[in-house]
Amino acid sequence: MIQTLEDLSTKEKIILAGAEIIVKEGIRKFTAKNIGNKVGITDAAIYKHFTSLDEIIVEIINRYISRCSQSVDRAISMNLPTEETLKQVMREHIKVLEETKGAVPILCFEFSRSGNKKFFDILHSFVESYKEKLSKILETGQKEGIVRQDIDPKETAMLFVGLIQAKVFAYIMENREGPIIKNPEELISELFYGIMKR
Amino acid sequence: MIQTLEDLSTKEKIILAGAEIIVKEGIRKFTAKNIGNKVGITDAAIYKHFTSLDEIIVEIINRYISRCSQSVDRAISMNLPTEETLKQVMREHIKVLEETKGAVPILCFEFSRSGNKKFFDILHSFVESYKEKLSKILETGQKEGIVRQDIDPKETAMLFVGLIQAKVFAYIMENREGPIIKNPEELISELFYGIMKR
DNA sequence: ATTTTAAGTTAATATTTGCTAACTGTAAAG
DNA sequence: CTTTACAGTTAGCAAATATTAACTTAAAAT
Repeated sequence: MIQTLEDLSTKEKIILAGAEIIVKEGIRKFTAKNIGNKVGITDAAIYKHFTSLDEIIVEIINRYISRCSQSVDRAISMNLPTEETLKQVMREHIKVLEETKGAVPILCFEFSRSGNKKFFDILHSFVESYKEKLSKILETGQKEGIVRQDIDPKETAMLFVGLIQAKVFAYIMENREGPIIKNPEELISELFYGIMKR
Repeated sequence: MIQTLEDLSTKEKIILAGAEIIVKEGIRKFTAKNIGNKVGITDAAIYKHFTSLDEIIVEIINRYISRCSQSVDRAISMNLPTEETLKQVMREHIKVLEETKGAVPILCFEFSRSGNKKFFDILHSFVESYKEKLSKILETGQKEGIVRQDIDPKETAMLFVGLIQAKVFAYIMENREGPIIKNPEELISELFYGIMKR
């Protein structure tokens, strides 16, 4: 049973427990029994809240993805200079990542290959819209002459999500606790100015 | 049945079929039946070559990971100037990635969370040794004054693997065919010099 | 006060899974 | 020519899985 979530509705608990299982233990452990155990109910009780396990997954994906999308919109709506907007997108993104404990990239990775068209479509359209928004900002930066002309805005947009993903990967592989990204500003600086001395 | 692998031994076919399933369809589809179907034998016949399905996974991980480690050693043994060595590591890594069709990062990601200690240990020690080797090169670069002093070599070493991983993610999410990394030198340039104009 | 509904239970279903056992054919070894 | 080992088969098992059905109970609605 998740202690911190005592007063939430069962449906909410199922979603959170399911996400935690996927993130920490992998898809193979995402079973009705395991979810039920974590929530403190039987496997059968889950079907009082969802018609199938797939429905839980769709809910989890939508949940986390909408937070992720919102973070880009929030950064844009702040009306900062282009360079600051780009940095703010990264900051917002890092914030969502920490709040969701690295679920977004893991979910994307896990379900993009699951063969389930519904999962893939949700994830695909999220990534496309994200890429669209971010590459527009990058293009503006190129017009303003602050972003390198020789980079592909769409490829670079994917680098933003990718870098985040890379950090989750390191976090898991190093079996760490605590924040996924120890030093957000260092990561942002590496992305913006590279690892070589200027 | 994998057409291009007709003349390989059954054991070899099983390993390749297994890897392909994990990469393209995810762990959930990694079953004796599915592997057998792909190879053209029954599920039971697999056990004439491996004692368990886990044994296949260990074999797959070792296979791909050793190629990955070798790529770093190869770059180091070329005795290039530091900056070129770093770039060469990335180039070698990209080469392995394309050859193995993105299997390495997917395997790392998939099995680092599988809860199986054996899988985790193999992956963990690979990542540690990789990080060790690469961060030493980065430290040399810092001493020579060509790499930024304010970056953490170990964190940055993980960025090298992570970036590769990120590209696999983009590849999957965009449902692309052909090479995973369209423009290796652009990626290397972004990592080394950042996305901002100098 | 009674009925209805929500949310849980246990029990049971069909399917799938990993794996074993017993059998078969073939090809090399003796 | 016989034997043995290999690589496959089919059949089957026990456990796990997703899901459903039938039942219980407590609270909300009437």
